[in-house]
Amino acid sequence: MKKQLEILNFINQKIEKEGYSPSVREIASAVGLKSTSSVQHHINNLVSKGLLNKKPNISRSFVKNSPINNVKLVPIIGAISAGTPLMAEENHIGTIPIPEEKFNKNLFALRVSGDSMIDAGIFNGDTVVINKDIEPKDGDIGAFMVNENEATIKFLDTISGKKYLIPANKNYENILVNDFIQPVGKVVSLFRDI
Amino acid sequence: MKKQLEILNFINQKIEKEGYSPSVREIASAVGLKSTSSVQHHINNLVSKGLLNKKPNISRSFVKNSPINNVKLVPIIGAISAGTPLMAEENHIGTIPIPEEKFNKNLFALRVSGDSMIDAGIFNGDTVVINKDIEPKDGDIGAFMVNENEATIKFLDTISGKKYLIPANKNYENILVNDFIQPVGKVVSLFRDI
DNA sequence: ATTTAATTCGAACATTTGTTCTAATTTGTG
DNA sequence: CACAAATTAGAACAAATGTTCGAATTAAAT
Repeated sequence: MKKQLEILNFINQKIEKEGYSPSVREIASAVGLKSTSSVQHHINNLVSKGLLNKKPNISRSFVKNSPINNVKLVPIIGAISAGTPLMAEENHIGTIPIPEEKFNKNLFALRVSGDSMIDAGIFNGDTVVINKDIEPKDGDIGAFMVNENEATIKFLDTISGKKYLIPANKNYENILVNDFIQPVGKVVSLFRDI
Repeated sequence: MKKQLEILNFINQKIEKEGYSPSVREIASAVGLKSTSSVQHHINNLVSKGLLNKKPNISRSFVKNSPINNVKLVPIIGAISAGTPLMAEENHIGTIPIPEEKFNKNLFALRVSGDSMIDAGIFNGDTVVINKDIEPKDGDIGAFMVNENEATIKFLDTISGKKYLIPANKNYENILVNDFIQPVGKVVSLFRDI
């Protein structure tokens, strides 16, 4: 049972690292089995369990069985149950998917410059991800072209019947939305390196 | 010359779709060549040009020549040069890599609960990535176990010779570091869904 | 201890597969 | 057209590879 996991891990690791599948014999020597048929036995089990994907009679045809492809998953630790170590499985409330659907063609990212949104927790140097398909509504944080060459991140809201771009910083003034200000999209996500 | 591209495309397509490399003969029939040596000829050219990666004498060892694997790249728009459209190539100052080195085993993520760090732009519900290999130094934001079951994100600093966990919120008190408070790692990155 | 099941081994076999060589064919060029 | 270069074909070979079978060994259960 432990060998199966060992094999599964080696296969995924090999694909991850080298870019292609291992052969049965490479698996054997990697996990310390002297017979290819021993490996075959475990492979058959893994395949019938649905844990491994492989085409019969085709060499190096293992398919990486990651839940999502092209996405790296990092465990998220949430509420820590009493007495368990921090990294224990039970404390994993999920993963950071950087989900595939986030990275489609309607998104792009904007490096934030300036401190006009610090009260919203958006700092100079942060990177915000913008969905071009969502036009910011009142209360949303959006990206706007304020002139031909300059984009800005602001709250959008209506005050006395007029649309304003509203900074999250008392030192900045609201900006009345005129015809030259065009919405780019809604801010959906934020990244910061600390 | 056109056949080379055809072969290259088929290889990448096959890896993308099936999850593993094609064999030389599969390539031959896919691009309409009757001899494996014809394929071989083109493969050799592609490899020597650096357009294709393959291990000699190893079957199905073509490697998808994507710029970076397992990482989705989103363009980052920076300073927008005059007169160019927002998404123009020239305005891309980089990409959000979600770089591979970020996602190794010494990292994990923590869902932030509470508002003790709002002045540092870390909000309730944010997700911070922690590097377990970096012990937070004075001035760093770190994750700390304040008791057996509870982790917290705070600044670390020395005041009058004593170590404190310092919130970024006037409504919270500094916490004197005692033997029961253990550093977990340094906060290196932050994600927020908006 | 005895039996049963699970795991591993060793060997062998049939394909699959990468590679090489030479000849035929096509394409490009003057 | 004539010649050279590039491309393709065909065949053949050695190595790599997936698979199967029965026996041996180990682990688990009764």
